[in-house]
Amino acid sequence: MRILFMGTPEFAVPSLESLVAAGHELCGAFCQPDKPVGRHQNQLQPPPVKECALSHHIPVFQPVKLRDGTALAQIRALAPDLIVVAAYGRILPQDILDAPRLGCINVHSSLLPKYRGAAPINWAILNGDKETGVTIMHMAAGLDSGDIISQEKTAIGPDETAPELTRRLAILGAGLLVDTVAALEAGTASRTVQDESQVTLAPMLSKELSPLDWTRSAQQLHDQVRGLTPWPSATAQIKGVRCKILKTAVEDRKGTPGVLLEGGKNGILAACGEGSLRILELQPDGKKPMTAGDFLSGHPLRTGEPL
RNA sequence: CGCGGGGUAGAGCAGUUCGGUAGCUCGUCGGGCUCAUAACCCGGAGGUCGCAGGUUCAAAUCCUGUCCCCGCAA
Repeated sequence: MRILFMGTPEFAVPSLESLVAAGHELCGAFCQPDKPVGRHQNQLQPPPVKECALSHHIPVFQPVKLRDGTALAQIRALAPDLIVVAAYGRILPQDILDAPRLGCINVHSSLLPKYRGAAPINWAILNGDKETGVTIMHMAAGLDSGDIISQEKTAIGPDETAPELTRRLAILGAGLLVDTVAALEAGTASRTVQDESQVTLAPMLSKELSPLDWTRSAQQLHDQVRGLTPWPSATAQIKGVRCKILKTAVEDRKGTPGVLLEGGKNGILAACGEGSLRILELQPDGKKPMTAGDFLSGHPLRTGEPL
């Protein structure tokens, strides 16, 4: 099948690779423009999908605007049978959705209708979900509202972080995508309307989600740490130093929320509203990531003191 | 030239204001105590203080330049 691919970050790469491997004709790849990166904004970084596409000699398009007609004209010139979208990061206007013969399908990293929106993987972890998955759907005008073609579930590991889960779902989604495209081609694909009563949203993350509140349960804080990795990260003040909290473990010792139960080589054990959280790795402001034990070497903390 | 923190022993930090013996916790090595230990006690090794110049009797510390790391912002 002649396919136009649209995607930007690492998550989309396995999907593109799989389509190529499955023998489809990739007539083009759309992705977001190269973004400035680095502390002084003087370097441009190409998105992962661009590099992948170029390595397969697929023409790359990085329009700044989708609604000024040039994108539509380019797409019509490419004449794809199908557009496959995976984390492109842009809303497609209706005229583009209508352009390909078979329409547009999207790889979404949640079990729709749960977690429509930009950060479904993070929110599944933040909410302590035990299971998530990927969905392939037809694209409609609304936000992730199109009819579902196929889904595949997977369990979320108790210590799995957002990037780890993202990697797994990317691969899961890529496999499901190839199967789904085959079904579409064969005319055997099903089509299920989303149950609007079950819709939940997964909005973009922000730094307001970062601070750890020690009155919450240790499990909730652990979920917060895993779900906000690597950005915006969970943060806490320890000895007056703002730290990103990178790796934690849940334990069941009790104490006044926010005080140190135990500190040493094995980390910083802090009492929570329910249970206790062992901080294993952290990153103080302006410093490199380090173990909690290393941090304590330079910032002595006494048992029973508040962090 | 977007804002800011930082480079001192293997790790994490103090010391820089006001120049004058290189310091703390941990690790490491040796010894001791102990049924035993990641515990405790004693002792030791380990650092051209990021780099290059300058000022000075004397520089981790003051001046100039330069490289590197990180947070914010994007």
